[in-house]
Amino acid sequence: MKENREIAIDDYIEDMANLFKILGDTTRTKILAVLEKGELNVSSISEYVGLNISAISHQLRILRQAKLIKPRKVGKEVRYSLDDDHVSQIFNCALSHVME
Amino acid sequence: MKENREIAIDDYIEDMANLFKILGDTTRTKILAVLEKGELNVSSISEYVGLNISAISHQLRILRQAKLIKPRKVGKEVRYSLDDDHVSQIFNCALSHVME
DNA sequence: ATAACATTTGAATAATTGTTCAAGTGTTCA
DNA sequence: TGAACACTTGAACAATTATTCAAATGTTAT
Repeated sequence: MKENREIAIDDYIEDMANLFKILGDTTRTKILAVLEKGELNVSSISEYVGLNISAISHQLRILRQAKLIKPRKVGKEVRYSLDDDHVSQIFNCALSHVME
Repeated sequence: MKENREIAIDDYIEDMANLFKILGDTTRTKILAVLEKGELNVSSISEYVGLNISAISHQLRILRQAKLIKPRKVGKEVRYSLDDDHVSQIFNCALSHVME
């Protein structure tokens, strides 16, 4: 059992590092944190995070490509939400370490 | 309860992003993955990861400062091991997302 | 059609960072 | 004392990347 998990880690190290690289930016982390509370359009995210819409949009693309968030078009808005619950789980694990 | 967790996230976003930033490098991820199997000295880590000792040492310092690994002097060697089990937990969470 | 709004995109700049090389500690053993 | 070994450190270089600004796309309403 333990062996299997270790083999899996070896096979996916690169992918994991890429995931962490994406999470390892304050702007993106803030975006994910605010999306944990619910779906939001781009301007709202921009206000919450305190960065102009262009910068936010660039980061949203990265998060989208990593399948961490998903867009939903509503009129001329685009509303984003978390793509799955792995983000919340990872955040919790990280919190345990950071808060200690 | 949920509220408390969200407040905590907001307070620690910067720290979390910093933690992820550290995990978000292939070399460092490889080091942590190999240390999951047990304590190792610097040259062994260097061999496993396939990078020269100097580069490894630089990265070990970063991991040390983040309290992710701890050193133990044995003669003229320095052996490193994981500092706590949060790393394993975070790896597992990340694996779930990456393997899906 | 045109104007106004919401978001995306591309290019450019500035800053951060991983790796290498060379030199520097510190420890063991002859 | 001195050579050999294990590791650390600092400077330098190359590469990646976050942000800004300006222009472009697409949608709604007049």
